[in-house]
Amino acid sequence: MSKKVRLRFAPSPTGGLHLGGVRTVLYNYLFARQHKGDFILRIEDTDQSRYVPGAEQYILDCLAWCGLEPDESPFHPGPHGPYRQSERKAQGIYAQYAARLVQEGHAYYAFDTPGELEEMRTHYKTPENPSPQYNHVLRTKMKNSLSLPAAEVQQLLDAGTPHVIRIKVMPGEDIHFTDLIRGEVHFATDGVDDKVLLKADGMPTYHLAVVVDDHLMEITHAFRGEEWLPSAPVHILLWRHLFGEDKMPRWAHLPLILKPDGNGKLSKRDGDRLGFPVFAMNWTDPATGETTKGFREMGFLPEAFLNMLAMLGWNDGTGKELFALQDLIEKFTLDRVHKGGAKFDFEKAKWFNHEWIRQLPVGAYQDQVLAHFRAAGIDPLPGQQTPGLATALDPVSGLSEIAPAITGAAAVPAFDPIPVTPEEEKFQKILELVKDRCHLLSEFVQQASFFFKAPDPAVIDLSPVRPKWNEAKQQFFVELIRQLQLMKTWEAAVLEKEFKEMAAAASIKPGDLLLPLRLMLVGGKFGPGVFDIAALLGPEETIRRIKGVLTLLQS
RNA sequence: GCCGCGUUGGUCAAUCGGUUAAGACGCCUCCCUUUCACGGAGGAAUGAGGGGUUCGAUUCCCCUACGCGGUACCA
Repeated sequence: MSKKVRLRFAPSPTGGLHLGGVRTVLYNYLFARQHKGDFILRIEDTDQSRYVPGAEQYILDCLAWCGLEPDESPFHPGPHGPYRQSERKAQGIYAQYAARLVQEGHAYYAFDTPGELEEMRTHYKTPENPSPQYNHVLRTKMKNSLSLPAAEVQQLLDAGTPHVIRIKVMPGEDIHFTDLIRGEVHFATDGVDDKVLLKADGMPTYHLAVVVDDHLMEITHAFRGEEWLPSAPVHILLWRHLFGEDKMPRWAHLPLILKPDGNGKLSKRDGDRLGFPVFAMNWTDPATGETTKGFREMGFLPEAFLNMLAMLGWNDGTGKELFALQDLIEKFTLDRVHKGGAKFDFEKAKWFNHEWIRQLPVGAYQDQVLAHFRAAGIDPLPGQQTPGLATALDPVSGLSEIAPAITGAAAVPAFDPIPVTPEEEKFQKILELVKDRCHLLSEFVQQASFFFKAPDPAVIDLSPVRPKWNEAKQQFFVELIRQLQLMKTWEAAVLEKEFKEMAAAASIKPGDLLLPLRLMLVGGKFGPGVFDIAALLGPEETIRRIKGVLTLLQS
């Protein structure tokens, strides 16, 4: 019987959550769920100088929005706590392992000050070797327990001299491991430097902490970004010395997400520069007060965001692109993860969102759309605090019920929102009517605001109809108003029939009248079918809008 | 510089030695729609270069080029 699968996402709380980070979470999560394992969130806050207040909660919020909730985290502790490395450090967890490594000759004390290290780097820097490493050759020239006499070392220690503990890497060895994505990867220890394990302030570095914590938390699989690959040999050595290489989790180094233009990994700056989000949700830097826009606030559905991220580096081999989280949990395999980095394409991201907007029932996202309307100063549901349909969709259970619509899976009971007020019902009908032309939730505002706020006749561009306007058309609309006032049933089909019959009677091509009507009701050349619009607008408002523009055209 | 990892159309990518080298996004044309979309039908566009191995390489190996990552008491 093999051990229970356990994975962890270990971010440092230093700022907004990058979409690459979310993808790492996603792959962690998918693998954990697929194997009925655990997904853990561990906060790597060992660098107090980079600690940003609020970042931790923000990460949690992002995961909650995405529906990738950890089984164990600082906020929902399990049996392997604490889940913050600063707290683990306070318990003395790391120091003991560092001390053991020193005792057993796998690590040593180093007393070099930051200044001395700087001096060493500039001193040994050459054109051929621009960044000298603190390694097996240079350590003999530095101030450490390997180069100094034992008595002096003891003296320094007794005096409380600030020092770090560094791993002692022995040259001449080949270190290798099997990466779940890349296969065999080799490193010569000659090129591996003596990384600091325990800092002068007693905090572990990532290298020590990741190994100790992965062991203590019984992590079986460790997925992380490709930027970690070069430090893998240090981690392997640590595992070997501390807990045994055979106990080491299986590693998978994920490809990077690259900027759309040029090369290099995608950064927040690229998003600012090119006009798209990079963080999952809005992030406000507490130091500068500057807010960086997130995918959520930009109008993305979490389902689409995740779907898009999943496909950035993975596919199931069939050409299928639309996946709900539940599908991904079932289909995801590491051997189908790409090795090369992928350039982020915002257009494709919007396409995913568009697909999800179209396939999901509007009840699934009407709250978010409502928020966009209100942010734009339009309130489709005045006085309504919380929409009755507020349905917190759980992407696993909730979404799986919707999934068939979009993924073509076998039919299961569909998500069935029940409107509680007539206003809400109307709101939903409107969203339903325009969803096909929205790539972002925020676009519902542009596409449907005219339903809630009549266009000002004075600012409508009438140039498309004005040149061809004549008395016959004028009369048609006067008559149309009269007929509309007599309508018994106010439905799109009925309205259209009436309209066309009147046009025929007046010997005017319906096409010549449709655009004017559209301009009257919508205020622009866009939107769903005019009669659908009129139907939802209702008789009074429809007539009012026609009249408003008609007087203008007459003049 | 050194170490590591990569490299199929503009982008995401399939192919696990033999294909007319899929599909998607985007772009272009046409149809549908007397709006804008959706939808439908087409189109342009790809194996970095050089050596091998093989009857046969996009696929396997080597070299080169290029890109990226790392080279911190940051993660």
